[in-house]
Amino acid sequence: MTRAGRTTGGLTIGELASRTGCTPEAIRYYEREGVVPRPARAGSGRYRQYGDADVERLAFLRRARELGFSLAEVRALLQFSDGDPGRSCGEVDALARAHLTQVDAKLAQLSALRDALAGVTDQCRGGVAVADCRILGALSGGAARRTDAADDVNQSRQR
Amino acid sequence: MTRAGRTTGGLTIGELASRTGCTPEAIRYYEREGVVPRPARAGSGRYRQYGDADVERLAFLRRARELGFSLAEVRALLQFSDGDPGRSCGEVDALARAHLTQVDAKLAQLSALRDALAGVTDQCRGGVAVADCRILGALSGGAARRTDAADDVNQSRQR
DNA sequence: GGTACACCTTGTAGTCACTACAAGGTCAAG
DNA sequence: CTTGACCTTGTAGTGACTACAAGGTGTACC
Repeated sequence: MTRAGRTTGGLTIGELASRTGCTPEAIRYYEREGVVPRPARAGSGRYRQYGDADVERLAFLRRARELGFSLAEVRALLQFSDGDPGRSCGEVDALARAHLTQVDAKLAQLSALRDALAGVTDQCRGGVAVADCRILGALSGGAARRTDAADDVNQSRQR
Repeated sequence: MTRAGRTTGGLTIGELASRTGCTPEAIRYYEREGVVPRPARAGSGRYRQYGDADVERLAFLRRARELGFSLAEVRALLQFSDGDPGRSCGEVDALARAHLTQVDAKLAQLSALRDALAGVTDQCRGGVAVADCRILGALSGGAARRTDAADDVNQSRQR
């Protein structure tokens, strides 16, 4: 058998990772955070052992994260689907709709930002001395309004 | 005299904060990071004492941050305008253009995200049982493609 | 002059969703 | 039995702050 058979039929964390597009570190992090359950450990050794349910749960988690849900929101979503399957999905709907509203707001801010930046770079033709640079000028002297709306759009440049 | 006169003509950190839309903690953080200079301390006491140049610098910083520049980029921008005012603004222009490219990419990703989310919430009419919820279903079974492009858009929900 | 109180000081820890690394253990193959 | 890929736990770092603790300072009012 190749790789996948190593631990009596289960997947190792690395195999799960490559099937779901996560890193093993991220999966262990999700486990610490209680978003995915602690798996059984393989027979003789101490390796984590995963099955198809874990692949599905992690794929769900990744997809929800790609849609911009926070880990806390994903946890909530997963609790809904873990719980009584007869319950109404109204809360799920509310969560998704609230999230859509946020995304729409952020989209508007980001597009305003784009226009401001484009306007600013258009003014600079590159050979000018710094003292006369329009970018620096636009940033220095622009309308100083500080809206709450402008608050949330910046944070998008990690990693 | 009211508040602003407390320290022989200068502003306290709190006054600077309210004039620029920052918190005093954030200003002290910028100082630690070397993005704004260490100010003089007021006469008898140890309070930080700010002037108009500080208000301007901080306003510049806030505006650049609102346009999505990282603190490191703002530092670079400020170094350009601190330095020889006869230098060409080509580097400033390059920085702003690179940033505009990033913003455009992010805008495209976010708008794709919006459409996906809207499609997903449209399918849920709210009264359905969780077992049949389309949102959960869409998240569980959707196309499992994992693009690098989808990677960067999530990070936008701190604070 | 005393005291109340708002604001300041430094320092440390927490946030979010990870990533990176160190030091060592385990597994299968050759 | 060795090689080497992968696993284990634990800790620290990222960015741009925020939150809090414990104490100091400045001013206004009585």
